[in-house]
Amino acid sequence: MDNSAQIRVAATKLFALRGYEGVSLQAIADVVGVAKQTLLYHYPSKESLRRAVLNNVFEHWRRTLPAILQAVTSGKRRFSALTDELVRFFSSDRDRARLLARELLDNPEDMQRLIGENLRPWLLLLAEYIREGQKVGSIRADVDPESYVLHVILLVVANVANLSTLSMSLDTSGAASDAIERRHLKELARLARSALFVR
Amino acid sequence: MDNSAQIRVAATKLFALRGYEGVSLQAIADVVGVAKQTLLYHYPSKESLRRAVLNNVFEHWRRTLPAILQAVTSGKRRFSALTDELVRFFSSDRDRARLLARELLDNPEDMQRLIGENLRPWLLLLAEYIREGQKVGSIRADVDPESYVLHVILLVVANVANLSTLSMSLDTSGAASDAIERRHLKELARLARSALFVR
DNA sequence: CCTACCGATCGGTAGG
DNA sequence: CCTACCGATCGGTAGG
Repeated sequence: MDNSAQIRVAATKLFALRGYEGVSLQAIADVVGVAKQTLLYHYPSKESLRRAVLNNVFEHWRRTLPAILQAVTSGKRRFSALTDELVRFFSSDRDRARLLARELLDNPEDMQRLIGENLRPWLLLLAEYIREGQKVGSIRADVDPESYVLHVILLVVANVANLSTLSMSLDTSGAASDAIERRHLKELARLARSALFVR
Repeated sequence: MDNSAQIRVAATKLFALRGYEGVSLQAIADVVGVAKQTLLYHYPSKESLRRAVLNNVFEHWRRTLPAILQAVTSGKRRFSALTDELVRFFSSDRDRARLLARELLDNPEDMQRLIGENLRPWLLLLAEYIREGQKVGSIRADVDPESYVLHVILLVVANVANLSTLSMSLDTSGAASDAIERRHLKELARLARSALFVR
């Protein structure tokens, strides 16, 4: 991995942890072990580094999208697998979810464009599948297809981004934190599933 | 309203919009129309201002909590009103939701404590009501009570915090943005309700 | 990729 | 001795 990629990876982690404004170029350079000016050689400004980080996250998304779509449209589990696949994608690297949750708040204009380009076509396609399910009676008639899909995605992003904080608040006994996290994500999947299908 | 309160109100708005690290004391002082040093007279440090802002949000929460609990535990609509009340509380001042969404990411330790003190007792109480509903058969047996309540709260906070960004991504026709927002919040309420009750 | 810097602004404190 | 501020400036660090 060359320095350019190392810088991007370090920036992703730090931006996800402390936010764009909370991270100095010097802090990123220190982690990588280069001078701050080396960083500015690869990325001419802090803002260009932000965009590289964000583009990289959506690039992962585009590469993973086909697998997620396939899980939803083929086989017998169909839509039940949607939430599982989303949870898998974001859980495999929680910084992705944290970064997106932050950028939604910090950078709504850029995110609106990126959502429009990377999420919207897929969201409309899933909504169409839901409408078909409603016609044949397998999916509840009162579901708002586009809105439902958006809620499930936001719920997954928000939960994964804040999973350790939330699971602490859930703990009643002294259960292992990853067991509580699994329990919470399981209820997420149940919630999404049972709000969609006719019993 | 004295200067101390004006500063807190301005800081709340700016922290919600751009985040703690993204707002300088000078920027807050400029909005209020005082010198930065006046701000530091009322709040000895930026960190103390953050805590005052956060405490104020949770103070509102504590004052509103009884009304929300009453909506849930009395009358015939019972739990259906929970989401409505939560949406009402956060929608009445979106900066509240934005601030909480940010602090969950920026300041997880403080938020864990504040959730533990202000949310947890209430969450356990609601979970108990859900368990009673499960006994009498009105609420689905597979609901995880504590986890469910946490999901609903997080879903409301995340949606209200990002409502304008999300509604833009939902828009298919040229519908008015507040109509799209209402539609999206209506589906949120339906999702929460239909995942809880036996049909 | 680094050394040597800049205009400006950061959070916080001085005396009055 | 107090509350409620001010203009000026502190030592450091920001992005570039």
